Amino acid sequence: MENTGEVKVKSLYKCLKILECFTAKTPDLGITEIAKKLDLNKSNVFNMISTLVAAGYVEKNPTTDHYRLSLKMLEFSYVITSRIEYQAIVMQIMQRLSNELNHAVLFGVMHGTQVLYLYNTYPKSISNDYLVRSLMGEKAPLYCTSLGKAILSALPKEEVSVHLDDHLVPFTKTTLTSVEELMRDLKLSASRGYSVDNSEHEQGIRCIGVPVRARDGRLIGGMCVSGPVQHIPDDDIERLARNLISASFEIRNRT
Amino acid sequence: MENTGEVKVKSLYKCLKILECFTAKTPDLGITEIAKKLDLNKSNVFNMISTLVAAGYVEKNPTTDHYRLSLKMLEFSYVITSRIEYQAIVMQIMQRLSNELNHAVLFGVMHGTQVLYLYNTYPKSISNDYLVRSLMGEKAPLYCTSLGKAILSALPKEEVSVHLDDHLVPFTKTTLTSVEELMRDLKLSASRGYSVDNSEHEQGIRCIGVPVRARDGRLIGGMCVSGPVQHIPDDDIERLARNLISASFEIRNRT
DNA sequence: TATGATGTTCTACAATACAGAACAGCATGC
DNA sequence: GCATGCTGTTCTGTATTGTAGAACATCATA
Repeated sequence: MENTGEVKVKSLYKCLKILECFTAKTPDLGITEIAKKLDLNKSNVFNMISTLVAAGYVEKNPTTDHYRLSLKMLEFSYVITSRIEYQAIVMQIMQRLSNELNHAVLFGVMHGTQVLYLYNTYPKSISNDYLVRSLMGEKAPLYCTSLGKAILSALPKEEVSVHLDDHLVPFTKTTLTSVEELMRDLKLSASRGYSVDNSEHEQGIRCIGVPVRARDGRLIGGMCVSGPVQHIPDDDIERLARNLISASFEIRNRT
Repeated sequence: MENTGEVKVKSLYKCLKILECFTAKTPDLGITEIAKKLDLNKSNVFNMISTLVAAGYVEKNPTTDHYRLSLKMLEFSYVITSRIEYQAIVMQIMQRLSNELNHAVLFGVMHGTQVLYLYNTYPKSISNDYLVRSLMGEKAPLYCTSLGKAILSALPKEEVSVHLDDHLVPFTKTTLTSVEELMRDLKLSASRGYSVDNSEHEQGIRCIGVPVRARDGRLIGGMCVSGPVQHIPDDDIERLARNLISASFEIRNRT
């Protein structure tokens, strides 16, 4: 007798859909805007938003006069991250790796067909090539990121397709858009122990990723170094990958 | 005609209260447990939780068979943090400060009577004195943290009381529990430009904090170094404070 | 086998969410 | 200056739907 997760309170479900309208690209929304997007009644949306404002999770942006998620929402983040296993070990090793390799390092987990980024670290001397920011909660497709491909390459072949979007949208010229290409790439990644994203998601950004496991062998996520192509030349990939692999191994040993 | 933020959808408000039951200290909850805590009907809570599960924001912890917030909730974090001003500048300077001073550095903002921590950085060589973790979304009272007191010390005197809890609960022996003591401390902090938390919140942890402003003079938060008392001896406070103050000044200049 | 926890299902009734209309405020246009 | 079209906001009657309570399932422990 397991909770199947049915939608039993429709108004609540609606409200969650309203909250999902707020994205990094569209963080400021008006009532009518939301109502149109979700095909809901204006007053319906207004009542929901008013309640969210009353509870402190949504606020009015005084400059645009639109609504946005407020900082209170971040309180949930800490509840979640504070219970994630191995956080201290992973972050410590990531920070060391950042400093040793002089690159940004990212850690993320599989989340449906996407990577959900959790932590990122920067090298001790941060150049202006990096936009320094927390990526916690950011998402990206599995199929076109080194982190995603590293995780996929560690899955049993029959499980991979479950985590692929129906259509492999090309973000750049080099995005792998056919399942055959991708599977070949995953096979290669699995055999050599690391994956490479050659500007497949963002033009000019190259990443090298590895799967991360716990001591018991369980896959707990993926880790990658990321940077502008000119800072990660072809002949450096092997070295970076070796460092990542040994860091991943160290995480495994210390969990 | 301003949205006053009335509770217009009671079921939604109830649900938010349910979500707030999940805390860092009690991240795993059962249906009955929540129902008791909020004095709600079991089936009522069940319906809410089921809906949250359906939407992906709550999941069952397979080991405890209780419910918990799921990683999907973190997606909101990125929506919020990606719109926070000056993130890149603040984090870059914090990371440098961490390395130079060899201490953890924290940044947070005022949030009612509490500090809401946003970013934290660690020194390049992380000793085992630190539990490395992201503090984003963590809260602490303003009155007994260096970060909080730094922010309070930068407020007009008449605004301070608005941001104080009714009762200044003592967390340790050194917690300032009278408003008079606190106001004296804030006056001192304002005059010298930095605040000190002498194990007032957590036993054995000492912090030194400064307010952080934008170019236009607007207070955007506070920043502190934090560490075990034995690593921050009395005769080092001045030096750390000077570095914090100049870092805060640099942030101001670069916004 | 009994007892007392838990989570889950079901149903009937009344509370309440919501659609639609109306209004307010503020632009823009002519 | 009046009209037009866009917002956000208020209000109300109705029927949708949230919810209480009872019943049941499951798993403990006594």
